[in-house]
Amino acid sequence: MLMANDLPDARDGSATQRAYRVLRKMIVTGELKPGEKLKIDGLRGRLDTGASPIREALSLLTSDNLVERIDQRGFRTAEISAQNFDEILKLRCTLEDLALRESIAKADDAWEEQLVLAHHRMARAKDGNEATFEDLHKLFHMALLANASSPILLKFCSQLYDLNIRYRFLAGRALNYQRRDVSDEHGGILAAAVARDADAASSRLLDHYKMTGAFLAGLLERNELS
Amino acid sequence: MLMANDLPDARDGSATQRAYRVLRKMIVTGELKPGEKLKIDGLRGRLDTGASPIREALSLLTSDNLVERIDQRGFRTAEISAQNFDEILKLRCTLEDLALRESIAKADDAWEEQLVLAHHRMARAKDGNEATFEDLHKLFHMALLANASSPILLKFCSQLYDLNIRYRFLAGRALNYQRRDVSDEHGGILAAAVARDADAASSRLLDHYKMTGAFLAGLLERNELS
DNA sequence: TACGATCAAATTATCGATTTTTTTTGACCG
DNA sequence: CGGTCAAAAAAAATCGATAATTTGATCGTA
Repeated sequence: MLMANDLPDARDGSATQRAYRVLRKMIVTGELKPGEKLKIDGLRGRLDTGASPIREALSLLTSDNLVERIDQRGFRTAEISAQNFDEILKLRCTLEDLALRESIAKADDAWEEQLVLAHHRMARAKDGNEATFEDLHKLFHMALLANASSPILLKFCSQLYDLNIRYRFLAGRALNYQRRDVSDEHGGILAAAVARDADAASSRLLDHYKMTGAFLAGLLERNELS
Repeated sequence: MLMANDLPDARDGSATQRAYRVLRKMIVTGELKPGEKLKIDGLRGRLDTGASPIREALSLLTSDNLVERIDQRGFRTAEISAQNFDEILKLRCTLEDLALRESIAKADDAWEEQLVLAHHRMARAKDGNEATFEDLHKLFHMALLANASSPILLKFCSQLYDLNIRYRFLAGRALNYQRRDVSDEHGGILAAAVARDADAASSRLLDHYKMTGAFLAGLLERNELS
């Protein structure tokens, strides 16, 4: 069963959904800086909605650990720190290893096809639209894990992905993501997964994370983040 | 540093906080049944607040996986199933093992004292107030893990604890929790933790979970849940 | 100068009313 | 009968206004 690569449009869904998507992107991409106070009134202007949808969107973002809620004192974006990054990296390695192995253990044709497709879409988008590449990149990584019949685990992985990618955006130009041939790494992971080789897939995936992680951790230690 | 065992009072905090605590307890204890529709208006009467705090509380509960939000169609409590329970149990074993080992690895006097204290409070409450025992029980289990300097991991564990305990409440009288001497098991875990024996502590903790888990899983398979 | 109290401005939290969306009902037609 | 459609009812989402709370500035006092 082929599915549309449904990246939601900016006007889909309720006002809350829209606010949620926009705010999340703004936080993940660093448009809203770590620790920044999120004043409802200010955001109302930028997002062109009332206070209620914004409040609700911020509540939802709280659960993603992207926003912190301080009772009676409003909302602010989550702080960043070297420890926090380290924690995210470690947890990701543990949980994605778990999920990937289960996913491969239950491998079937449908999953494999979805995976190949996700990879193709990501590869194709690489040269083109910079913004959607990141979305497709996430879809590829989640497609790897998708066959693990463990919704809670997948949700955790998805959250950790977003928390991690935020650091990559914050590193911005400092992180020469293109220098390393990430494309090859993705290809290697895909190949191992399709070959049902859980050990190879897992070690390649984890190396993929640790490589970027080590670089980012270095930046963080030296406080070179914007 | 001794801390008060601060179980929040029913009138502490904002209306949202109150609604959040009350609703969570109602869901965890099964007063609100799995899959039940949560109509804002209906809850307004029961909780004696406006719609806004309730909406916001429900949004927060969504992130705890206790409430499901369906866009434009309101909220309902999370469904239960044998798979879901199985998933929770497995994830709990993995994550608490991780957290407990890190907690013990970094063991210090302050942590040890907090732990002993949490155990004592739980043990003392056992005969008395049934309602607060569960709260203290959770505090003890979280105290075991608390020394792992990994807030995200601890948050995951806390969430999974609540999801799990919900099943125990739903099993209600069917689960003869008192039959097994849980008190001994807690004592054993505490002793191993205080002795800094990570292997023993972890295996005792996981057995503690698996024991209850196996029984509950049996009930679920046979659909004997209320 | 440092400290604490007090008041005004800013901001958040909450409420009640309105708008939008979904669900239900019941009449009508094949 | 069974299914479709439209109107009515119910419920959710959103808005604008009000109440409660925090923050920041000012002033008097030791």
